[in-house]
Amino acid sequence: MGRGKIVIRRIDNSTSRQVTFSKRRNGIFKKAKELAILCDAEVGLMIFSSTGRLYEYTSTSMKSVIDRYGKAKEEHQVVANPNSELKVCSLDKFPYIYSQVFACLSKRLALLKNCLLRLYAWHLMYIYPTLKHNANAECA
Amino acid sequence: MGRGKIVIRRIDNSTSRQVTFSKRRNGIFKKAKELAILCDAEVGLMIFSSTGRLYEYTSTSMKSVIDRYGKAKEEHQVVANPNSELKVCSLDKFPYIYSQVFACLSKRLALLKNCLLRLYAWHLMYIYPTLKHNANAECA
DNA sequence: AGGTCTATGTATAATAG
DNA sequence: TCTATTATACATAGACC
Repeated sequence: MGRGKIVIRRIDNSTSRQVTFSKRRNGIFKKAKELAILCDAEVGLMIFSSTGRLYEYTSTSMKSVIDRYGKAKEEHQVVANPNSELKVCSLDKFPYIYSQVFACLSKRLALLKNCLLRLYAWHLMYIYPTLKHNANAECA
Repeated sequence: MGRGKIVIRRIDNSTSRQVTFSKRRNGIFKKAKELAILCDAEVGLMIFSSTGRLYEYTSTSMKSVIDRYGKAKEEHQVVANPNSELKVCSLDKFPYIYSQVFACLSKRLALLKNCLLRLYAWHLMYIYPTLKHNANAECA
């Protein structure tokens, strides 16, 4: 779509690669906007240039898009069961489910903390008074 | 770009909205691929149709793109300090930094667990034998 | 709901400033 | 580098299967 036909392969010349990047980036952002409006779609687009700079477009918010993406993916994946024994190995593959696993870990952490505190309190109340020697537990 | 010019507003007729969605979705995916190849860019594109279905394209992997997005954003944001006192309030705004907070929580959980186990072991070894009455701690 | 056709609108490669 | 121009290639609206 221009004066000459081009083949789709990496543009070697960095200057024209940069120029083409600017033009096509604008083009694809426009297309993304149009798609979102015309078709009532939620769109999230992230682009990293070859120089590493981030360009983004989203019809709503990237948080919303990424969260929704994670949710949509979970439906097709076996997700770490929040009630199972800390099975978080699938995280490597699906970082977008962090939100759920975070909630799970957070809960477990709270439970463990609570448990530890109760044990410690109980210890202070019932055990410590009966002890004459120092407990060298490092936990505070 | 077709037989007639159109204005960019939501297409009311759901059938033609669906048809336009299919066509333009293919179009934007093609553009995204071309951009990635021509300009050596990393691209991630997520689209949810008005019926809620997910369509995605990425030149690498969505995990990579989302992680990189999170990292790029963090540079411009104050992130929960992993060493601070469980300060995860910023998560609501930036879900893409879950990976870091997860690592942090994971570490804390492991520490707490270890602490709890040591305390429990110490308890079993030094305290339990000296107790004649039952400890009604609910933790296992 | 997907594929084909084709006239026409758009995007953009090449070029110049 | 950035901006403007323009000839061309491409995308797609509308139509019909």
